Amino acid sequence: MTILRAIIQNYLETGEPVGSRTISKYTDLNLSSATIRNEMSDLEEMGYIVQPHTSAGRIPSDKGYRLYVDMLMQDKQMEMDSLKLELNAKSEKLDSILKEAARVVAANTNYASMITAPRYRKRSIKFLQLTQVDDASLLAVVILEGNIVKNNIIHVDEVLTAETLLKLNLMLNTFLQGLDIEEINASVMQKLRTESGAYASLISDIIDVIATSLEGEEVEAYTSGSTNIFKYPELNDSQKASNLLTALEEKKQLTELMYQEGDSERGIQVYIGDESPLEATKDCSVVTATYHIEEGVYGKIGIIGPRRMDYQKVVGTLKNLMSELDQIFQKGK
Amino acid sequence: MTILRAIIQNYLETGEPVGSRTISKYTDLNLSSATIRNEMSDLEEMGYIVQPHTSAGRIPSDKGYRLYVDMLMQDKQMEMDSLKLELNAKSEKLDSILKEAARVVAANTNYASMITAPRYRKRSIKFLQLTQVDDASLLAVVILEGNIVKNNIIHVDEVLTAETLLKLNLMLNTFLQGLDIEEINASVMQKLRTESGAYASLISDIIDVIATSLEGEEVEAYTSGSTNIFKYPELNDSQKASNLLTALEEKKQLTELMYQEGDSERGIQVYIGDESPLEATKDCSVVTATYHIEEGVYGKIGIIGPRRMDYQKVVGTLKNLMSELDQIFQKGK
DNA sequence: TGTTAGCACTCGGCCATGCTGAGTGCTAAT
DNA sequence: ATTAGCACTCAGCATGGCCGAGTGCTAACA
Repeated sequence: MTILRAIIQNYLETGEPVGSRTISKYTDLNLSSATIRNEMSDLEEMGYIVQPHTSAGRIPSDKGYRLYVDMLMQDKQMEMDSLKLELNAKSEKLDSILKEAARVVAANTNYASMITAPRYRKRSIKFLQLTQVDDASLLAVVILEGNIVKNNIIHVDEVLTAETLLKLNLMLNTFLQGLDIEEINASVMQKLRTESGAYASLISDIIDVIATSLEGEEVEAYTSGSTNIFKYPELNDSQKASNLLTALEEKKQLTELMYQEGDSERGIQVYIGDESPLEATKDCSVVTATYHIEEGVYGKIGIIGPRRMDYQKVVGTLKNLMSELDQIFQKGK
Repeated sequence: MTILRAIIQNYLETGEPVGSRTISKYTDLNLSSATIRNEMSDLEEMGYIVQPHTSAGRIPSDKGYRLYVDMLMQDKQMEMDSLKLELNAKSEKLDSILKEAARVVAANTNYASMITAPRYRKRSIKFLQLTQVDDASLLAVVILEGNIVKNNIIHVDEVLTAETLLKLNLMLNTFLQGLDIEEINASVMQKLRTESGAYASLISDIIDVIATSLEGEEVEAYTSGSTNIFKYPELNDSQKASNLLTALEEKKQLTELMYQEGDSERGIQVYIGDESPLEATKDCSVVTATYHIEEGVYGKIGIIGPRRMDYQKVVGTLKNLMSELDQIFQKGK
């Protein structure tokens, strides 16, 4: 078993098929290449390693990698080299934190990274305000739990008096505060409308705009370091690179992968090669992790790299980042 | 001269060096390949075309392209196939308009595109508002000319009364409305501070946050279709592709290119190969255009593709988009 | 029974070689 | 001024031979 480990580790470093002689010299256990060959033969039969062609060294199969990362995962402790997010402490704009996180991870690992913003739908409205900007436009600001700010300009036909505005604001807040977007259903709307009297249609407009602005963009996601994939010859084939980069640009598929069933847990998920349901990442490994902003509100971060990824480092980095992020968001509350 | 045109046009289509026989058959003017050869020889001497190696066809040199696009540009009229931005008319968030514009252009031309948001520094403040969100945080909303909304959470130690808030808001608006970020100098600050009395330090904080939030991110930029470059074999070399994509990801350099001296005009700028000061685009052509939001406030959009770009189409598309954008922003006023 | 040495075998990668076809330049004829 | 013809060049491709890394197997050994 230590031989499998040795093979994998060597392959991770070099990226080239590893032969029996290399192992026999490289490791401490004094075994001749012939012995190694026998062992390798066994390992191949068990499906942990593969020969790209007769008379080349062996490379780990997906199954081999899987065994390896499983072993890694239950290792007592990973060294965590600290990484500090360099953020201007004062302003806490969610998107810049996320962008920075993606950037740091990509720079640290030399792989591509992608981070998704938490879903909005589950967040309750904390505060809501309309302001008259000029004759034709209202500004609607919505603050969600977690201090996420969304804003929108709404065009109106008539100028509202300060008094009306005050009344509308009060009403909107009374009715909507504490609700999340899914809870604003027909009955709430109905109440609001009857309550608002003459301004019913305006209210409808407003709710509409708010709803689309919250719901609209699906999950936002940021990528970084996507050009890192050129550093790995096995992905440097233009066909593969193109597919991968397209996936990273589109983001949609990857987002879906991350929000797969059953992993809303804190756990770190590893998809090796074909284990991923995504066509584009068949030649890659994807490692995803979850960060939490509060109960039920979480986002994902993923690292995409070659199969022969430095899993140890990646998992370490992610764990690290998770605690870093959790801390930031804790403070923000 | 019509021969040069023929050569270039053929090369634009095929991407392969074009030989004398091809031209002789392809065009209407009935000339044998030998004649073409003589002409080509002349053209080469004049520096408009180049042989990649002895006994291959000719390809246009940068100088040749330059001549070609110059001819194009003074052509009476380009056919503009209309392209409609699909935008939800109600919400007019600048960034989604820009993203959509980049997307449409990339999809229409099959090249990579990048669009920059207009610079903020020149925009004057239209409206400004502080709101208490919870015990520890204030929300600062700034609306700039052109209905660009920026917001920031500011942490405070004490809870402000509604009255104080009202006073602060009034004061901030009186002093800052109509100014752009560069006009908020020491003397204005000084006045504000003395005026505000006990809240001087809070005011400083607020101005600080506003300033950094406006100034902070430099110029925002969005890219789209960067993976289109894989469609052109001459850029499909991993070295070049990597450089280009990195440039597109970083955006910074490209932004600088776009904001080069002397082209704040409406004009469309074309950089062919080495004409560009950017190392990364030495193998490409870059076409940039300017859109206007109002006097002195403008952004740029650029298309990056291979030297053998369909200049006609690109320029047409850009012109089209420009008028489209101008219209949208006109309406928004 | 596990380990080792030795040997024949396999096969990708590399290099030299040769061929082909597209394309040129030049010259002589129209 | 245009054209036909011809010799020449050269990238691209296929072929074939060689090398070396690596394997599998067998026989010897502890």
